[in-house]
Amino acid sequence: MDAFFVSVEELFDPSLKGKPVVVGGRPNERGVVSAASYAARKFGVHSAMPLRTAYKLCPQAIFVDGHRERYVEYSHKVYEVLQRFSPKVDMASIDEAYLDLTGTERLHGTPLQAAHKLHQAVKETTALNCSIGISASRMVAKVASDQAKPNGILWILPGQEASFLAPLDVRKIPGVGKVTEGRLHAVGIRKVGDLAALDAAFLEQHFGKWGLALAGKSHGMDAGGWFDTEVGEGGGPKSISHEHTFMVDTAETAALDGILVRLSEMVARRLRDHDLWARTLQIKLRYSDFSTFTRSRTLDHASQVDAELAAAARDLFHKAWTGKPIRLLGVYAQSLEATEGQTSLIDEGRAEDWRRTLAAVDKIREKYGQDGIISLASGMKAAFRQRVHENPENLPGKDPKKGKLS
DNA sequence: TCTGGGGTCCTAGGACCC
DNA sequence: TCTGGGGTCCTAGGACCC
Repeated sequence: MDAFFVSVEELFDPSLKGKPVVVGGRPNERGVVSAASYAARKFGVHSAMPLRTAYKLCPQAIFVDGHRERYVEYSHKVYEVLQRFSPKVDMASIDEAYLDLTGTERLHGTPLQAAHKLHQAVKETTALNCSIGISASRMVAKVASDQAKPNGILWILPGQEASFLAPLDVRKIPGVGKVTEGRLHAVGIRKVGDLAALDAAFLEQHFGKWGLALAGKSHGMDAGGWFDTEVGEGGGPKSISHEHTFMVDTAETAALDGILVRLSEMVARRLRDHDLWARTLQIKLRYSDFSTFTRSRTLDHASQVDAELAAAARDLFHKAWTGKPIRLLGVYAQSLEATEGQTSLIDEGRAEDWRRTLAAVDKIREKYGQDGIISLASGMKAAFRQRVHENPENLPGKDPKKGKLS
């Protein structure tokens, strides 16, 4: 999708059209640009740039907050259109997808004809522009769609991959970022063609396994990594995480603990939504000087329970924290499993209690939003009251109106 | 310039096992 | 006395993507 977040915002506020627009937050906030309109890009503003920098470059830009729900909604709309063109669809991100058109010629014609139809269908159902790259390899299709922006279609014929890539900067290869680009420049490699001219063995010597993959990529092959998978092969999530950057760095234990609990609750909630259990819990902390540390622990059983994740998160944090002000905290669930795994018989009853209580908590959160429940403690009480309200039998031997909660 | 939040994949050392 | 080889799991860090 072209300038996806900005384009969606323009649908909700047409007065933004044609103007320099920055999505991501207020210009004085801690944060970065999520997306910039083409008018804003003319001033040098681009995504991932600090908002304060964007403001200095383009003070007349209109700064708007991001609305994730809107982007997800439109992403789904696009996905539905794509499914009409092929059963093999990969949403690679919220605004990027791969289609395998193999065997759809009788239905949609040549790849170019299919792309035109697809482009039109996306425009008709979403009123949004997209760009399309067509190729025999996923990686080249991606680069081609990049080169086709804005609002274009580019077909790289089989056999033309290397000559298409050759004049491009190495940075255009997906997976080559700032660091790799610097290392390549250091040995005189600037264009993809420079890479392609080198011996694969030389690249392997300098850059290891990654160098070998680079050699393949420079010739247009899906060499190694994610691009080497079939379209539509991806499974569920491999990790679920939430992190928070404080408006002002803080060393207040209560504030830090509060955020850790909140982040753990959000992670646990999403684990339950996906029916997943986490075997490993990780935290991240970042200090004022941006130094960043992670600490992780494998749990004795996989969990999706708020309190278990929060307890591990707080323990890891307090063992690692130097006491200096904190800029960012994060909680990450990893090694996700589809079942709870081993729990002791003694814990079984307790686990069942947790399951039922958390299901009730989730219901309340669905109704009143995440803020309907401020903390785990109040959440427990609310869930308990809900259960008593639904069926007074749940409060053994007590008058539901007077019953004390423990 | 002063650096978000959600992800994936890779590397590398050490523990541990056979 | 001076010590293998293969494998997996755990932990920490980092590059990269949108």
